[in-house]
Amino acid sequence: MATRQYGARCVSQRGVKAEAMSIDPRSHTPVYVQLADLLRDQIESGELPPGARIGSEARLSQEYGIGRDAVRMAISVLRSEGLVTSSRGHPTQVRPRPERRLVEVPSGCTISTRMPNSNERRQMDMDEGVPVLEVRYPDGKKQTFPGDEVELISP
Amino acid sequence: MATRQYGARCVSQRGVKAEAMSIDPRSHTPVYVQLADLLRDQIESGELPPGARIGSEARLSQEYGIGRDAVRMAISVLRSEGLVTSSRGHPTQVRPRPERRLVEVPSGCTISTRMPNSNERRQMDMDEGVPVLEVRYPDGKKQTFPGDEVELISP
DNA sequence: TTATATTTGTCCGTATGTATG
DNA sequence: CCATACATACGGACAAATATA
Repeated sequence: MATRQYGARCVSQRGVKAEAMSIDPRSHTPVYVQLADLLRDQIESGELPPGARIGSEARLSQEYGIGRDAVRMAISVLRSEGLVTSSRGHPTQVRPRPERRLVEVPSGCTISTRMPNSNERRQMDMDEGVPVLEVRYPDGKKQTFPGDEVELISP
Repeated sequence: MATRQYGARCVSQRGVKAEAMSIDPRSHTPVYVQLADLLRDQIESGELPPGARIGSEARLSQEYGIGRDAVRMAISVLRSEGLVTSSRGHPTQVRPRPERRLVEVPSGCTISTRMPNSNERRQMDMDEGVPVLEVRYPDGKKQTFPGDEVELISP
């Protein structure tokens, strides 16, 4: 009798906006991942432009018929991808992307990327969800750049 | 009288493992950040090697005398940094890092990094918290590489 | 193979702090 | 001062997926 145990909940969703229906609690994909995917699409398509508010947690929770935990985790995912910023007292907003400046790398460098830890983020004044570019020069020295402010160009 | 308002709680921590004492609920640093920092240190030092289980949420909650919420948030931070993997039914483990292969980029390319969306992650079979490297060639074509598998080298 | 235990996912409730309007 | 909104933090409960005996 494990089947259709969410049936009643689905029926109770009448009155919820059409877009809310695209979240399926029976899916194998966690609800919070589904909401993150939805919001990410709206951000990347420009439907939610930089600076726009994505809606309060309570509103999203009600609109999509999911719990507060799921909404918070979805927002946490988007923050960890650098797509939104949220802080105490502020509505969660689509993060404006800074212009990238060009940095020329010399010959024979290796270039890699990774996520910074919280110390590095503080030191470089970076938002959550922004990777770093790491350039290792032929002499062994390393240099680290914020990934949303820098674009490298090969010689 | 805001001082020592958690005094009683400290006394009540007798019986908790010594390492647990390194989490201070009175600190301005959130508890979940402190736990994330602790676990990150253990991962980066090799004390928790790739593939190792970091301990269940319930266990960490009990061991450090903090709530499950804080534990989950700490794990979420580490996941977004590409340090651990977790999913339903599986114990949370330290993410194994694959060997990086060298890819030579031609002259005049621009190289940038960003977080992939979930579609890209699925297509490239990438874990959460792993950025991508994006190479734009002089002819305008783009190529995207998983950031933990590829290291670029300038010509 | 089946059954049980473990672990993470999700929901809910409550409370306090911080920041904005 | 008050209302709103998010951040942090605790607690309980159950579901779903996997691990293990």
